[in-house]
Amino acid sequence: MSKCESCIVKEFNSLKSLTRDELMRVSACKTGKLYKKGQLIFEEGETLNGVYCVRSGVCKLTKLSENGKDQVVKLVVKGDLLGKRSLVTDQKTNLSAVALNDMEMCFIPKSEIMDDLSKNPKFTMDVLREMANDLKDSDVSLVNMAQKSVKKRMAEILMYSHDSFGTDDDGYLSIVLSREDYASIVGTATESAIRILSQFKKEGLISTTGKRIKIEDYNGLKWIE
Amino acid sequence: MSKCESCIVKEFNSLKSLTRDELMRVSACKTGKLYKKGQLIFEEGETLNGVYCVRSGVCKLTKLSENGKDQVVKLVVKGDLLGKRSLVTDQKTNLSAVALNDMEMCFIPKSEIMDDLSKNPKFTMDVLREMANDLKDSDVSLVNMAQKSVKKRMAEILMYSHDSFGTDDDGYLSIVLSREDYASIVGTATESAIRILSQFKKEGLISTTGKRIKIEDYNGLKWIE
DNA sequence: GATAAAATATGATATTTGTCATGTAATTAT
DNA sequence: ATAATTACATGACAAATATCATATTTTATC
Repeated sequence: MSKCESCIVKEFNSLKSLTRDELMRVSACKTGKLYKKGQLIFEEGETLNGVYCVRSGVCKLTKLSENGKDQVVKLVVKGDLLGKRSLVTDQKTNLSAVALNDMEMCFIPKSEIMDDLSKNPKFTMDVLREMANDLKDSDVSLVNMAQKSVKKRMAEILMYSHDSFGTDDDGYLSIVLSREDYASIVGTATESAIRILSQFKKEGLISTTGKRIKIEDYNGLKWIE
Repeated sequence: MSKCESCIVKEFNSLKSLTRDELMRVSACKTGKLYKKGQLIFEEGETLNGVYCVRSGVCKLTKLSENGKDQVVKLVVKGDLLGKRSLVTDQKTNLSAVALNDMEMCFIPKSEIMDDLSKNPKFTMDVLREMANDLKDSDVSLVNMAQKSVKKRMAEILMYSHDSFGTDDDGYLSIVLSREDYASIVGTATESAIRILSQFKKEGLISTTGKRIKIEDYNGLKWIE
């Protein structure tokens, strides 16, 4: 398994602020984990005792609503640290994590990294900064959810997927989500999500093959209200 | 002005983790600020160079949506630290803060507190913990916004106001908000907010005198779907 | 490859929410 | 005190979204 010291992925998160020595220690105690598409990584209410560093793949963080539906709160991607909250509190996790495609992650036990958190101010500040950014993103999501139409949110998640994860050789979005996932991200009924995607198709904004989606008119999506 | 060392308010936030010496230094450089109901504390896009410690009163944090409406993202109350993000990043603030009633706050310049953040791990961890909790709250808000009806969200904000800020001698909610504020918290049109409150009134769940609201049937509100 | 199961699609309809118009009550300014 | 402004209220209607029913297609399983 790759060593943290020489791992490129850490450059995307606060682990980059650890010293070489700290990284070597982390590297020695981390465990590599593979998750397959659809696999549960952890579930709301579990106790997490460490963080995951995402080497590849994408997962969704969901929260169960009182009405029984899962709501996607955030997508976690390559380079992200998953489970930061567990470092800071002993509370059970408030979210579930499910892999959206095959994932490689490194799991770093909390015990091993807590010392660094209190002794390496650069690292701490970096974690703080990450959380502050998460908080900012969260604010944006809330406003989107409260003020934008389902159609617009759907257009935006398509563009987001395109921008963040790109397309395969045929131009289809690399991340393949079920209609149910789209509904859960956008915060609507599955049928509504399906209907809107169908409509986008009719309007020539996207095309689909099975569940794979290709954006045909990115600019058109921008104009959706 | 009250000294931080002996100020009870700090017990509600991470300032409690500062040492006596640190607190005295903070106390020496802080400035007391008064804001009147409706007054702007800071605006989206401004640069904040410090944090506010709320001694009394409540303010709303809002974000301007693309459609031109303000969305309330969070209510900040006595004991909260306002502007934590400014400690961590140099970015401009992504939210506006407006007093909902008369407020007393202490402003602590960033420069004065940054040292503590890097040298007092207990303080840092506390700030981290606060942010983690903010993030958790934020997730809950997002799910509520995405999955609950406007009516339910309205019922919940009324109960929240009751539970967090209590009532005056006549049983009316202590925090008096305009219908527009309610709309902006709940994420709906002002007319819809008015309509729902009217309906609650007809159903005997609340009563109103001017803009003051009294909860008549707390349990009934709980059952709103 | 046939069959079962799950996901996608779509119609019909109900419900929720938004928008525009207009009126009334409450505040504020003069 | 009166006029002017702002907040609140409500009707009428339109638009967005949810729900239920039922095909159809895709995927998984043996």
